[in-house]
Amino acid sequence: MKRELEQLLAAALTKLQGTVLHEAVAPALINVERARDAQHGDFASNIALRLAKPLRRPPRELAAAIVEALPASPLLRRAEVAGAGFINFYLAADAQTAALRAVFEAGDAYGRSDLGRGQRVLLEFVSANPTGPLHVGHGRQAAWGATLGNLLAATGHSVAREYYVNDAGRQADILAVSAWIRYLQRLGEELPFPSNGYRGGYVEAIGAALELAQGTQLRRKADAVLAELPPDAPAGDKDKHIDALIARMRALLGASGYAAVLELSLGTMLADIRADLEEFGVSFDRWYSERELRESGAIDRALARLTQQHQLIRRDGALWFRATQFGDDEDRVVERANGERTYFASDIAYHLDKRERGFERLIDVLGADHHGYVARVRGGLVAMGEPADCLEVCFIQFVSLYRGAEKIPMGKRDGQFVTLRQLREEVGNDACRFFYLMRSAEQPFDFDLELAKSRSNDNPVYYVQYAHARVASLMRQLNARALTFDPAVALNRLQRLDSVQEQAVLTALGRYPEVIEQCASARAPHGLVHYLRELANTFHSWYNASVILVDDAELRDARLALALCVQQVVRNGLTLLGVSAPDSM
RNA sequence: GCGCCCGUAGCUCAGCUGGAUAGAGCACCGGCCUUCUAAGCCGGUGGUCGCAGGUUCGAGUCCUGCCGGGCGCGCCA
Repeated sequence: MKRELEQLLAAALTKLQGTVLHEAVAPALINVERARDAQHGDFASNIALRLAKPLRRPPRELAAAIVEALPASPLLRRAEVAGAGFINFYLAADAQTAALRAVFEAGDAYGRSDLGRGQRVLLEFVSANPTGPLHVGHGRQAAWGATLGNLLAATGHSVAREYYVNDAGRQADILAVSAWIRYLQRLGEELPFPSNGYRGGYVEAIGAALELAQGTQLRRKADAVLAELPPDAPAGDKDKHIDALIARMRALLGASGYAAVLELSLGTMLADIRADLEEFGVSFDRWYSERELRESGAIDRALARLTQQHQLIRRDGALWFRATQFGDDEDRVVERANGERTYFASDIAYHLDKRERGFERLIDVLGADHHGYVARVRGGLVAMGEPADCLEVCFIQFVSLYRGAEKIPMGKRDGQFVTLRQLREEVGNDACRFFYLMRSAEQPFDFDLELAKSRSNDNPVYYVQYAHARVASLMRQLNARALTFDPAVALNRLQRLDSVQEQAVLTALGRYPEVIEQCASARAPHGLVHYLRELANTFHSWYNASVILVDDAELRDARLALALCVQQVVRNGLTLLGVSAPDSM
């Protein structure tokens, strides 16, 4: 509807060209918006206000000329000048009910568009290190990324969802050594746990699995493990200590023994993460292994490309990317003095690889603590000849858990954090996903467990789902009363929908495609949650104000058609959010 | 110290990329179930949009400077 009105407006402006207007108006200026206040009609445009200055004409006078020039349209009841120079549009009754026809026609596809024109988007999200289970912060990123992916797909983008697995490098080694120490402790070796190791209970579980798989084959004497290691914190340096411990483990177990521990540790964690996300309704097209990236030579190729562009320099024995040339605060190391590549080196190689696979737009969904990272990755892409604006980063602020007013402490190092799985088990997937998406991503989120669990009217999840269930219940009542409903017949009786509540529902239904486009392009899934609450609100108000299953068959048909459309749109919206739409509650 | 994000009703937050009289939920007060699910509806109380300037027909929204809160500034990942 919005589009159609913008076209009418454009036609009027073209008609005025040569008389009132000297030249064509830029299409970007031609804008029609939903009126915020019903007194201002259904849609409004501020075009005359925007043109007044360059044309040096009073806005109201321009607005009047534009209204005069508007072509006749069956959509439009009238258009009028208002306020400082706004043009208000009042839709014809047929245009209002057009939304219902569209919903019946499109069904599950109502709200979809080709806005994205098939643009290839690579959406990377979660990408948590497989060194522990997902926590509640990852859960927010998972819910947010999954819904953004749904929104982009619904608006005609070709979306690939990817999880980047950091299965190479030091963090993986630390996981392996942590598991091995737990394994040795199980077997009765007396040795301290490194202060920089992973302490969570899941590491002990891996230790136990290691014993099950390998028996005592990987057992080594505590003395041999600890001999001449640099001291751990607090007396010594915890980083030096654990690096030496990893080296010792490699020496004692040999390459194959070490690999066995590493594989089992990473495999266990990755399987846990995948299952967790799968149960949460979040799936990926590809799990991209950092190790495979390294072995494929992609990093060599990326570094070669940077060398070619003269963007790498050797300094203090290390190899640096000249990130400051591209707006970063400091230059960044890509290869350490000991010859090892940094995480950053594989990350720019990964992003280059995304581009080489043909993705026009790269969207990274990251935790807010990664914001310092953008400049160097974008810099890397630009240095390799890629356009700066192909990379888009969405930051998701942190999650705090509350039980009522009480904040739940979350320390990561001591393993005392609440996992996504625990959260899901406590409040359920539906409440989880809905709550995660209620707030904008830029807002730190306080997740109240009590509220999410409550089966009371305080809980906003039920409010939306209830609208869906109520319509299902109406249809059950219809059957129980041996009445019938035929959409083809009903669609000819829509003129009976004339109450203010019914008009409000019609308006809300017509808005849905605009909301989807807006939420997708603004990367703002929370807008969909807010819309669904509004739609549910207009429905519940109407439901309370009028009886739907009336004796008058024409009126009943019209009202049922409206109710079914609400149900369809609620279902479509909840599906994008990954929340179920129950038929009874 | 530098960089990113945030500051809107008692609380938690929206505010359609600069539009008309700033909205919702919770909380509080008062109403609505002999008919389709009361997990619902209707009405009311509640605001110096952190502060001070600036940009313009128009600023919660844009620019500058302060104040307050969160996060980040490794040859870690």
